Amino acid sequence: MNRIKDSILEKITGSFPALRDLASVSSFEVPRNPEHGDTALPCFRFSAVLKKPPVAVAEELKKIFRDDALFESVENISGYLNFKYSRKAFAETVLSDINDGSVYSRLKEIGSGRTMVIDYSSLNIAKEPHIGHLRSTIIGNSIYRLYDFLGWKVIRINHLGDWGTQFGKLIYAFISWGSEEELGKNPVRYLQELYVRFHKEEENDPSLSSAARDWFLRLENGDPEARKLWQRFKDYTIEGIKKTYDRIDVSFDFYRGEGYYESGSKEVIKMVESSPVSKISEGALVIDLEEYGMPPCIVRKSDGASIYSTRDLAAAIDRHREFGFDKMIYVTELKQQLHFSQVFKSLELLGYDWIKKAEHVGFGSILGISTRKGNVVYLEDIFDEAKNRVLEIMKDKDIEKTEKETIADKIGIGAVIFQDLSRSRVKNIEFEWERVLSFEGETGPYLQYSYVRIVHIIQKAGAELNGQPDFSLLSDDVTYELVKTMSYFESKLISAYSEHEPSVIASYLIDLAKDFNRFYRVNRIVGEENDVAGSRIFLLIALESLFRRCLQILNIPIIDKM
RNA sequence: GCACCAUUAGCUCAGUUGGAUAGAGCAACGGAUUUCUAAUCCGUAGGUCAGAGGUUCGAGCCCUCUAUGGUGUACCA
Repeated sequence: MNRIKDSILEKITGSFPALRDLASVSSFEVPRNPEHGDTALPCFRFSAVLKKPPVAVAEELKKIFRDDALFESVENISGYLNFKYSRKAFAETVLSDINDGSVYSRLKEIGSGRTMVIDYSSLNIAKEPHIGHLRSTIIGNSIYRLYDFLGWKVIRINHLGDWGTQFGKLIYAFISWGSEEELGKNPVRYLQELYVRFHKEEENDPSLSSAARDWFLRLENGDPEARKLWQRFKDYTIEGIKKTYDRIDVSFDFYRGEGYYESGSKEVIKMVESSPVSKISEGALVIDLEEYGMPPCIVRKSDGASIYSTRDLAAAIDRHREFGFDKMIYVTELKQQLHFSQVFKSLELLGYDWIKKAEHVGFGSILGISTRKGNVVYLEDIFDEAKNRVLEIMKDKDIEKTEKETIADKIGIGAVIFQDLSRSRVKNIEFEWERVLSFEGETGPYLQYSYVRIVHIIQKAGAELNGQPDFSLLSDDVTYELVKTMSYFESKLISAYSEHEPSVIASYLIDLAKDFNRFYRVNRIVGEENDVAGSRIFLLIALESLFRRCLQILNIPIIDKM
């Protein structure tokens, strides 16, 4: 709870103004050994300013808190100023802060209505989403929900890969080998097969590469046959991927493929041509970035066609013109880091100062799968398999059949999403079925299960509730640990937000769940005396509210039965 | 060649931005259920934080070098 730290700081800097610049909320740490207290202020760095050894500094500071009701004890242990909260006062402060909504209002003020544009998921047309696409979708959606929760106005854009040489490949492949009948059956999967076939044949016949480039050029020049096919491929794919998005409850404000920026790209090319920072190199129009240690940013290929950098330049300019954002985020694989550095630097050189508000949020790859080789694990297949495993576990549960199906689907999805979000963004992930399909220990279903328990207790005991909670009844060790963990909510969300790191929330949820399950084991509610039950319910209402919000931010489905 | 990222328990990972005795989950072994859901809880065991220097009161975290793995490096996205 930052509020408590703030009040400590206020008192300290009141007595020792010299420490004003040295001490902040982040100066505090949580002692590893609980006997050392609940929060601690290391005084080592203050000793130079106050010209005293750390132990003497801590001793001086300790005197300030002599009669403070907020603390049970304040002690100086070898240079650390250790605070032990009064459990009753602490529970009251933390739980009331949540239950009266104060903590949420404070968090809303962080964004205070500023505008953020986020580009994520960004699937390729004619490629069925596989496990590799889940990361951008889920990390991006989670960052969106976090910003939204913190009071930002967020605009979500799905920058579909619907333009480029790959489309030349597809058009060529469909005209050469395609069948209308096959296309009708399962369009997306069929297009993908054609794509894989193209790459295989290309290995033996390099002339296919130039044929594909040629088809793309025709597409870009408005060739009716190319356009017609392109539009059909695109419509089919969007229809298909929307089903997957619905299943995991992801949506966008705009689907804007690269094709959307076609005219913008032409304007960009014109503008770059007449800019002093561009030049013609090996037949291509480029912005030279050698000075910044990067290869040039290509704006127009030597065959006259645009390239992805062109489209990204156009998209950024267009988005700024339309939304006037305060922040723009791109969520893609880490691999594209260089590309975005080039695009950002180029825009800066072209005089677009606002590009400093843009940020590339990269994440590690999923290893062990490859589209070109065709050994792909499709997202829908993973969700289906997960659902089946869950149904097997649920076979003896007394739940009506269609409801059971729905719940199993949500549990499976929760498992898949959680295992993805629980690791730091930058780490590569080796795809392993056994990991994705595990439901015990630190997993999505564990969180869902814990949440179900919380909700059930509140429902069952709800009727017994009356009167004011007595916070002195919430001071046993297990309860106290839970309240302490709850008190970290605000700072955890802020650090997830400033690092664009959903995994911070994922591991926080695990902490909350563990502390709650321990609490659950020891402290009963249903059937207890009114004052005890009522006070514990007050705690659980706060917990449910934190828990639900964290699950929502991570896109883990919320269920009330399992 | 150059650049970026990673390296912590048998496996998969945390580590509150430089603080006190490095923590979880899985796997292994032992235990808990007439109870608000056992997809849970408790315990045992497991470590040269890749290696070597450096910075300072203090380093898993910062700096330098090395090793290993991954990725990128001009007309694919």
